[in-house]
Amino acid sequence: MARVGDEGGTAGPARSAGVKDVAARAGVSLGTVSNVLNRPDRVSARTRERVEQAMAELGFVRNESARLLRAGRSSTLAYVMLDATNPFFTDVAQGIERAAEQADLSLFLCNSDQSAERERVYLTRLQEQRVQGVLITPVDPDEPLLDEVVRQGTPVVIVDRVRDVDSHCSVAVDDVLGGRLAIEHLVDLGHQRIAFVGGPERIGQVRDRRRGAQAALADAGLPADALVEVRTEALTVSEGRNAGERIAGMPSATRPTAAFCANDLVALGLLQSCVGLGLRVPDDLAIVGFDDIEFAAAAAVPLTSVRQPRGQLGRRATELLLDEATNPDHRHEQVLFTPELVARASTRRS
Amino acid sequence: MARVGDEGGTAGPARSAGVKDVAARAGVSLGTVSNVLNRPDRVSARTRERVEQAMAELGFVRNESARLLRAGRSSTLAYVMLDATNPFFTDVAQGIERAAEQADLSLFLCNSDQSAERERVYLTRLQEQRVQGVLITPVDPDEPLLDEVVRQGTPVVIVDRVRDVDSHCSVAVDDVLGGRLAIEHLVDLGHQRIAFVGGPERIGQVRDRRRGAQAALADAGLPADALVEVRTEALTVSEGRNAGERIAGMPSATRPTAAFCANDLVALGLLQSCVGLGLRVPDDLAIVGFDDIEFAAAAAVPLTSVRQPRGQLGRRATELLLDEATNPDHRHEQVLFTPELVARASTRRS
DNA sequence: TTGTAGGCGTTATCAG
DNA sequence: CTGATAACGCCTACAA
Repeated sequence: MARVGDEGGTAGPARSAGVKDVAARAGVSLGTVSNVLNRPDRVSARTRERVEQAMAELGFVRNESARLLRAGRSSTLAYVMLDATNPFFTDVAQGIERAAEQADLSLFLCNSDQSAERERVYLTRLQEQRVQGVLITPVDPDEPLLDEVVRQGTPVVIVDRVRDVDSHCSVAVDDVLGGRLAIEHLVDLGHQRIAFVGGPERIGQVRDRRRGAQAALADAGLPADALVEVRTEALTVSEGRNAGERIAGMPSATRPTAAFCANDLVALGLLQSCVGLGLRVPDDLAIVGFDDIEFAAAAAVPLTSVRQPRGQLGRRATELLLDEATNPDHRHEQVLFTPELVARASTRRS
Repeated sequence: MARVGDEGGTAGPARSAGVKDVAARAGVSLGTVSNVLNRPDRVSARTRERVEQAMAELGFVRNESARLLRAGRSSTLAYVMLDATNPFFTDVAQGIERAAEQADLSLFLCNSDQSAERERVYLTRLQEQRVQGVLITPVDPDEPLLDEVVRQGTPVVIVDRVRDVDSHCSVAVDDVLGGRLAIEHLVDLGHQRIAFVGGPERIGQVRDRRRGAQAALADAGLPADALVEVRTEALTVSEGRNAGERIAGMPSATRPTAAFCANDLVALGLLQSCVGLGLRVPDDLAIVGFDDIEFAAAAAVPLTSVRQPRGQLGRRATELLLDEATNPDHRHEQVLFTPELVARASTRRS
């Protein structure tokens, strides 16, 4: 079968030129081309130029598959995100990207969009592509495929979740402490009846943040029923709105004077619907969110929130991943960052 | 050199088993394993099970590089995003993802983060990986590498930008019309002095949206200086805040009564700082954004915005890409969607 | 169904 | 620097 490399300089839509086409065109040996590509120093400047010119003329594009087939492992990382439309995760992704770039690795983002099935598909593909490593915020940290993947030799770091077992590195934030901070802040402001807005129960964060909230209430000497449960089906803006309607609908005598939301999306939805229904924030209802996404600060009533070091999370996770990928006596590590309360107008004392 | 496949069922951390290991373990021929993988119907149910079990036991993971080396083209798409932290683009990405999934293709997201350099790196890598095709919202639609990539045989569709030349398919929204809609709405409400908030100039959208705004003003019989330029350095929330401070600082006699922002991020920042500085929205300043991201509707003063069909953009772009990748007599197409004004409280007549 | 052979494009090695 | 050659792991085809 005919190959490429004929038709003069008038760059025809050639069907992919290979190293040997380049060699032929430059009038050098195949090995030399390879050297230009991989050890440019071993080749005289003049021949190198000739080769490079030939590459340009032919529109040579390295075939990564072939390269990889020999090399064994690619130089890309992947982050399998739980929800690409949640700014929290895109900020984490940005932290990862920066760290990856420094290590001269490319990052591919994959969006599982909360689907365990899609998550599995991505994990499998990434494995098949022999990526250097995978960062993931899993739908379920106990997903067995995660262990499978490491067993087959692809490092995996879990981001923003923790696992009891230490088969992976993980990087997360102390959610229990975060819950504490939120409630302590509200109690300091004099609130004695506080809604906890979040769900579903299966999300570990929701449980932990509530746990911290309960502990803080107890420490403050308030009864357990000072925390009013307002359940959501998901941690989304629209569920937040929904919860807001329920809260606004309560008789003002029993209505909580403050709400602690399991994340900022919920808090923003809540804020919107409460304001829309005539509640004043923070006077009638103080609101605390969680994550401190950029839109929390940018709300028309800027939102008090528990800040997670989003970029840091990504950066540290990447460091752990790279260590696992390159350091033969790597030890798994569970990093826990400390959250921080950022007070804004949504809880301002009036 | 010794290979794998010994040590009993107790899944040791084997160093990657290949098809022939599987064949040996299952006691079948290599060809049969390959058939199980690629044409399961050609193999009896019983042998197939045996093979599948062997795969499971050995933790066999297909080597995509080898597969690809033969196949020529992978079954993944990539979307090179301009800014992964802008919800507009993540919504577009979601549309792409859905369409890709239907076609049984995986999608990798790459974030150029407005850097032409990073964009180039990604494009090159994707080409090297022989992806089926690339969707991209480019930093600069005239980037020559884009043409290079198509010439080498990788289909490219441009998303949310247009190019004069028709060397690619593209999908975008009529920004000039969008600008018109925004201004017509404000003029209908009686505004006669309107700020246009956006920049930098090099962004095509900014120019087009302003152009539409100017045209609408002219049609309404208002003088050109009814549109007050408020420049930003970027289309971000913080630049929006900045612009807000400048507007709020104007003497109320000459201050515009309304602002049309080049996107929602700017609008949200503007909204926040104006409210913070004591301006009432919409009474003292009406605000219109562009994109209609979810957070626009969720603002405490819900934002009027020019909606782009974000998911549709992604979906249509993917369809074009697939056509280009598979249909031999594909014709490039420039799709232009029609935007739509969504009126909310930030322009409500008081 | 079985074996086996050849090739995908790149890299590495080794003697000249 | 050349030229030749052997991997890398998988897929297809072909003859049994």
